[in-house]
Amino acid sequence: MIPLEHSFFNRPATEVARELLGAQLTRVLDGHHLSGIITEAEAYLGEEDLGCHAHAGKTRRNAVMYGPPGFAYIYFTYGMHWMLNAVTGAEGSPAAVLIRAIQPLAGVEWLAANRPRLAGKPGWLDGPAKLTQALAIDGDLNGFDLCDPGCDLFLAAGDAIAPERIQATPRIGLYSVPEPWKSIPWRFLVTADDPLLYNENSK
DNA sequence: CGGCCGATTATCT
DNA sequence: GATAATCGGCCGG
Repeated sequence: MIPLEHSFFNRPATEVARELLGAQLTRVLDGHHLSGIITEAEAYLGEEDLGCHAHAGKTRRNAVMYGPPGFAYIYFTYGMHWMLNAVTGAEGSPAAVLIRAIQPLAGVEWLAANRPRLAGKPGWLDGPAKLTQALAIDGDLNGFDLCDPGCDLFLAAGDAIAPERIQATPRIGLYSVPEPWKSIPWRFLVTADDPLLYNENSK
């Protein structure tokens, strides 16, 4: 297990999003390790990006994005869902990568216990709110250091995904975001025919 | 299958 | 007072 370094995140969000595919996300819960391999991620690139939460400047919610890279930006939306992001780029420049899907790697029985209805079905961890539910991630973890394996939430290196196994599409759910931001292909996911890191959303 | 729609509340204006 | 980086159930074909 090799934790990712803060320098890994101190790059453009698009680059980090691509390279986070294949990386290992681990949540320590009640002494158990719940882990998954990231198969989908989206990049949000600062105040210029009208799809990014930082587009209107710094607020209490997005403050972590303005901090140093490698930390967790976790926010609440649609009245019921928590979203997990990794802050990217230098301190003071707000950008992040939204983790959108994982394949189960360890502690599957605990992941399943958090998703009693969907556990085991195809795509049961393929969705940004699905994985936060399975990993029991909420606002209490906002601002945590994702590079510290002593944290209850951290990221570690995995097998690199070859470029030809990665597809890019527009980001999801940006209904009221103007063009071109709505259509820029800053969503990255492992292709559907990948035997190991299959992502239900890539069909 | 695919498309539509209601749920539910922290945060922002 | 309005909005939301979603999900899952329900409906029709």
